[in-house]
Parts: sequence; structure tokens; C-alpha cells
Amino acid sequence: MTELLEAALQVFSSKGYRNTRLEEVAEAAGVTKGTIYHYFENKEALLIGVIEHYQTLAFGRVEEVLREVGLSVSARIRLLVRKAFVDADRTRRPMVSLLLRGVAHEVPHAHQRWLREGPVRLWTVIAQLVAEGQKRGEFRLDADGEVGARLLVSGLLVQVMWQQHADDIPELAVDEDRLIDSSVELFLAGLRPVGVVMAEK
Amino acid sequence: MTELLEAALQVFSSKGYRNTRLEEVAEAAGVTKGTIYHYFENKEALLIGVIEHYQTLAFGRVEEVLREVGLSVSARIRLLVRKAFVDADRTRRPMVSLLLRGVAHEVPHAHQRWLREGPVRLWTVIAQLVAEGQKRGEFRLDADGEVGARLLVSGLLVQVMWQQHADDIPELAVDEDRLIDSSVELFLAGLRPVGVVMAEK
Amino acid sequence: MTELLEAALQVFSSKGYRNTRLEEVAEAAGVTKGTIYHYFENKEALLIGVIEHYQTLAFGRVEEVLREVGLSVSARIRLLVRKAFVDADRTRRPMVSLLLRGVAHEVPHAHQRWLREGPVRLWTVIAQLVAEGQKRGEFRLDADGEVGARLLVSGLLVQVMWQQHADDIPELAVDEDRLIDSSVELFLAGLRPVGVVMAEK
Amino acid sequence: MTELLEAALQVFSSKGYRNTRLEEVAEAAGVTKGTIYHYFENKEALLIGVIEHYQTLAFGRVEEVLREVGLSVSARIRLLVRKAFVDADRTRRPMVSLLLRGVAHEVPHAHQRWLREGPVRLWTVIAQLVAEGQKRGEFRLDADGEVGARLLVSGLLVQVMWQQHADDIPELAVDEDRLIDSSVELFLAGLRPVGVVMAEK
DNA sequence: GATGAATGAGGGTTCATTCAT
DNA sequence: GATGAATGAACCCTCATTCAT
Repeated sequence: MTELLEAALQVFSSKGYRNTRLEEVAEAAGVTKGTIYHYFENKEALLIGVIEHYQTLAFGRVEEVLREVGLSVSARIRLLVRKAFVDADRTRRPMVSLLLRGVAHEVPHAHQRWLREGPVRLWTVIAQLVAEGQKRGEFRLDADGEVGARLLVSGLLVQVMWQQHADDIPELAVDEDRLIDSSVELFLAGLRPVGVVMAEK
Repeated sequence: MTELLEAALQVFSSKGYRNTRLEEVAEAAGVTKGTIYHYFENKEALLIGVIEHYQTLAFGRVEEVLREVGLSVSARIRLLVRKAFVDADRTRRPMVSLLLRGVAHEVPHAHQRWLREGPVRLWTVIAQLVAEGQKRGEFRLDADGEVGARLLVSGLLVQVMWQQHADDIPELAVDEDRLIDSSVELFLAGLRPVGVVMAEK
Repeated sequence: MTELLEAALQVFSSKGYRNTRLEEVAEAAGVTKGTIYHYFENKEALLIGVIEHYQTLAFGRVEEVLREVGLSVSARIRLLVRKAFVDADRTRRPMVSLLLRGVAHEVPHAHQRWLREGPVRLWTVIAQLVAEGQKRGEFRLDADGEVGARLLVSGLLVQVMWQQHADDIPELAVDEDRLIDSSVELFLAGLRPVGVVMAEK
Repeated sequence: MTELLEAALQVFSSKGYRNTRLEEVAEAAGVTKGTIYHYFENKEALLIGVIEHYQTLAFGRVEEVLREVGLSVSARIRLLVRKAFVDADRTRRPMVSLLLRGVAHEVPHAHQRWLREGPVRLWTVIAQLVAEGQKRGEFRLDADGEVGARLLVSGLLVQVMWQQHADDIPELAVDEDRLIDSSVELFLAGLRPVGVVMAEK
């Protein structure tokens, strides 16, 4: 059954949910069409199964970081973003692709849930951290932390997803570590008070 | 025929290409199914028609801004981003949605072309401007301008697209002007040399 | 309107009635689709129109030859076959093709009428002539004149029709005059009394 | 699957390929529309399937007869024609109908192949036999054997096909054995040297 | 559990036919 | 008379789903 989920994830994300025949999923999983119906009620249930199975891997207990007051806010943001995006798992990219495009029109409910529990939640936490940093004097007060957090999260998601097409469009390719690190650093630099050199890192 | 394109854009982007019956497009355009085939060879041609018709509105002659040496680099970046994203046209958001998700698996070629001529091109130009700013001393030399440009463009695209779901997920809603302005300002702030107050704005 | 009939004949016979769009007929006739409906109620009426217009050319007053008692039977048969098949008209071959295959399932009534008034009538008359020849002693009594007449008429029809494919299958090609003349001569030779040299020709 | 081919043969030949809905074939085979697509890629593939399945029955190893030098040429021709046309199989007539009319415009390639491997091949062999007979003195030298062979084969084909319409046009009806036997005898008689009684039969 | 033949609703596509201009 | 945009019934084809083995 894990094979089925794995196969479904790969095929759905690479061809699109509607463009995928159940037979293709079955074949990719090394079984036949009928077998899928032993484990899933129907095609949509399979899709939801995939989402639920892999989504848990995405953003764990993100809010915890809010309480780790020992660290500087910047450090906690770095931590958070790494936790969310640095991930050697080969299911991550397909999942982003699936959630970002494959699912919105097929199972709107699952899509909305993901939005809420995934990106929105992540950037909300980051925005809260920024607010805390502003109180602490770590960040300048006139910066729009929320929009910044949105940009950071959304931008990274799409960039990760687009790596899928790097074979066809070489300009898209970018080293993921650099992508993530540079993104966080620029984000933090944008929040830094003017005229103050941040010694911490 | 413009009615058809308009209708197709709306329906495709709101329900997804594959989930849309030609009959629905026809109905939305106030004609019947058969009429579509007077103007388009088939469903895919209609989709491509939509893309080609509205894409031109997207990013015009973006490169021009590289040559406007009279302005500061920051000013030119602000100009560019506004030109690309500030747009009262009600076709913009559906188009982004269509291109970002509806099209990748249906007409990969059109999708790739859009990527190249749209987002990639835009962030490439921005990255070039950043490089110029670094030479001029306007930006700090150790900033990763390219990643920043990617983040800015990708993030804005997704945020714009997600406004489509703001009715269902209130946390998604954000004022578009604020979104765009804050994004650019944060982006520029992240590039600013440390310890230097930028007088210009 | 004659242009329409002519065009319809050509296109119908070369592509088949069902495979022909009215638009193709119109185009071949140098008019547009709608025009056809000024002259013909519908597609089938056009087909029937074609058949009726050109069929008359086929077999005129074939029975007359029965009464021309001055001539030998052989001479009259030669006459008859030539009258029916020797024809420089470029509408003849398409007509045969149309009637032999294009029409049977489309307008069975017209097809049956053609069969009756065309081939069946022709071989009936020939069979009658053979019978007369047998009475006269011109032909041997034990020959199956009717089957011979059938073979002659049917065989010539198909051979004429198949000339349509002579471009693709060179083995099919045969000179029409030779085809017709040799056929009649062999037919007559087959009827000739054994051991008797026929001086007449 | 054999049921499908059988059903398709019957329906195609009686209504015409283009006039036949796949649903009718399915119904005739006692299955439903979708089932056809388990066995055949599409409608055309079904038609080709029919042709290939039944054509093999048509003319087997016709050339063998050329080498049977023990028999007189006349005997061998009789044998050949019987082998080709005397056939109690109820698939024969529909096949002839299908090949003679239903197929030329639908799958020209299959049609041409049939022409080449069927009628053309048969009359070529017969013509060769005639030539051999002429050398041997069995037939007169001035007879046009090739045209005669064409007439024999083509005429028989059409006559067989037209028996399909004997219900509607009684004059068409003819006993098939008589048709075939008389045809061959007349053909042979036409080739016989003048003034010589052929003792052999 | 697994299979794969069979089903049939759904939807893309064709094209004869109509009709306002 | 001629046009060609619009119509909609017909039909091919796809594929999720079922079920007997």
C-alpha cells in the first residue's frame, strides 16, 4: 500500500491528477488496476491518501519554535525555514507540485486544508517571530514582517516546485541549499535596523 | 471569439482545464459547444489561444528598463515590479492561476515558454539590475541578488494566485498594493549596504 | 448546378459518400457550403441527383438492338457492349465506382434501381441475344448464355472501376479498348459451336 | 474476440463501415461498446482486424497449382477457381462485399493489399496457366488470356457479392455452383482452338 | 488478496443543416 | 442567389469502476 501511495505521488505529480490513469499508477506500483480498489475507495480517495500520508512530513510542530526564547529571533527563523525546506526526501518536491497545482481543482477541501496547515501556518509563525524581533529591537519597526514572511514561504515553495522543470529550462536550476540560505539571509537583512551592523549570526 | 477566450480563461482557471467541459465554456460565452470549433481546432488549441492572447499583457518590454541609466537601480526595480504586477485587469489573476497550475501538464510547451518569457525573464532582469547596483555601490556586494530576485518574483506570483482562495481562507487575503510595495521595499532593504542610510527613495 | 453535380460525382467517388463533407463538394464546385442547399434538399438528395443525372448516360435504349434482325447476333452483342462500355466520358468511371460501392448502403433504393436498369438489364438483353443466336445456330446449344452474359457485364464493370487504382497498383492497369474488345471476343468464342470455324466477324 | 470479428464482419458488410455504429457491432456480439476497446485500438483497427482474420481464408497457396504439371491446364484452372470460389463458409460473401466496396475509401492500404494478394494474384496465376496451355497447344494462341482471366475473376466476385441483394432483386439470384461451373467452362471454351473438339474434361 | 475483462457514463469532435445578412 | 456563423444530434473514444474468477 505504501508502494501505491509512492507510485501515485510520483505519477500524479508528474502528469497531473486528471491526466493520470489509474492503470498507470498501478503499473508504477507493480500491481494491476483492480488492486488499487482493495486499498482505496476510488481515485479521489487515493489522492487524498497521498496528501495525508506525505503532508505530515512537511511541517511538524512548527509552533514550538515560538517558545524557544533562549535563541535570537533570527536564529529561530533560520531554524524554522530549514526545518520546513531542507529535506533530502525525494517526496518533498512532488508533494509541493501536487499541492500547489494538482489538487486545487480536484479536492478543494484538501487543498484548503494544506494551505491553512502548511504555508499560511508557516508564514504566520514567521510573522509572529518578526513581531517579537521588532519588540526586542532585533528588527526595525517599519518593516512589513507579514508580507515578508509570505514572500519567503511562497517564493521558496514555487522555486522548489519549479526545479521539476530544470531539465527542460536550465535557467531554472539552482542549488537548493543556496536557495534556502540566501533567501533567509536576504529576508533577515531586509528586516535589520538601518545603520546597525548585526554581529550575531 | 474574444468572448470565447474570455470565457475559457475564467472557466479554465476556476475549475481547472481538465475539469472543464467545452460545453461550460460555450455556455459562459453565450454560444453552444459546436461554435468553439469554428474558431479553435480543439480544446487544447483553445487553451493555447487563451494563453497567447493574454500572456502578451503580462510582461512587455521588460528589458528596456536596463537601459534607463538616468534612474537609480532601486527606482528601476520598483518600476519593473509595478509594471509586472500592478494591474487592474481582471484577467491577470486567472492567468497566473492558469499558468502556474493548469497548464504544466496539459501543454508543457506553452508552460515552458511562459516560464522562460515570464518569471525567468523577469527575475533575470532584476538580477542584472542588482548586479549593476552592486557595481555602483548602491547594493552590498555579498548579497545573493539572483536568489532574491527569484524569491521576489515567485513569491508575488503565488500570493497573487492565492488571492483566488481568499474567500475560503480569510488569512490569505492581503491588499495587493501593500503586498507589492512591501515586497519590493523588503527586497531592496535586504540588498542595502550595512551601516549606510539610504537617503534616496 | 451542373458544377455541383460534377463536383459531387468526383468527390463522392474518390473519397466515398460518407467520407465526403459537403464543404468539400462545395469547394470543388467553387461555391460555399450553404449554396448546395439552394439546389438540393440535403446531402442524400445531392447523391441521388448525381446518380440520376449521369446514369442516363449509361445504358440508353438497349433493347432496340434486339429488333435489329438484319445483323448477326454476334455483331449485335459487340455493338451493345461497345455502346455500354466504350465511352470517352470522364464521368463513366467515377459513376461505376459510385454505383458499385458508394451507394449500396447509403441509398439502397437508388442502388437497386441502378442494378435493375443497368447491369441486370444489360446482361438480360445479352442473354436473350445469345438465346436467339442459339436458335439460329450461331451459338452452341449447351452453353450457359446467361451466366456468360453476367460474367461479361460484371467483369467489365469491376475492371473499369479498378482502373481508378491503377496508379497505386500498376498490375491493375489495362488498356480499356483491349479490355472491352478481348472480353467480347472471348465471350463470343466461348459460345461458338465446337468444330466450326466462324467466318463472320 | 472472435465473436467481435464475426459480428463486425456481418454488420459492416450489411450496413457499410461508416454507417455502422460501434454500438451495433457490440450489440451484435453480445457485449457493450467499451468492450471493443479491449481488443481493438479503434474502429479502424477493428475493420483491419476483420479483413486480416478472414482474408486468409480467401486465396491460400494459389501458386502451387502452377507446379502440378501432371494435370492438364484446363483441369488446373477448374481446380483453382473452385478453390477460390466454392466455399460453403458464410463469411465469404460478406467479405467480398466488404472488400469490394466498404474498404476502398476507409483503409485504402488494406484495400490495395487485398487487391494485390487477392484478385490480381488469382488472375495472374490463371493468365500464366493460359500461357502454359497455349504453349502446350491446349489453347489457341490468339486468345487474350489475361483479359479473360481478369473477366473471370472480377465477374465472379461481383456476382457473388450481388447475391446479397437477391432478396430485393430476384433477377440477381443465381445458383452459385452453376455460376462458377458455367463461368469456368465458358472461359475455357473461349480459349479452345477452333475446329478442335476437346475430348478431355 | 489480486486479476483483468466488461461496463457505461462522460465528454471531445464532426458535420449536416439552418438562417440572418 | 450566396454566404458562413451557429447549431446540435450523432458518434467515437476514454477510463473510473465493478465483479466473477
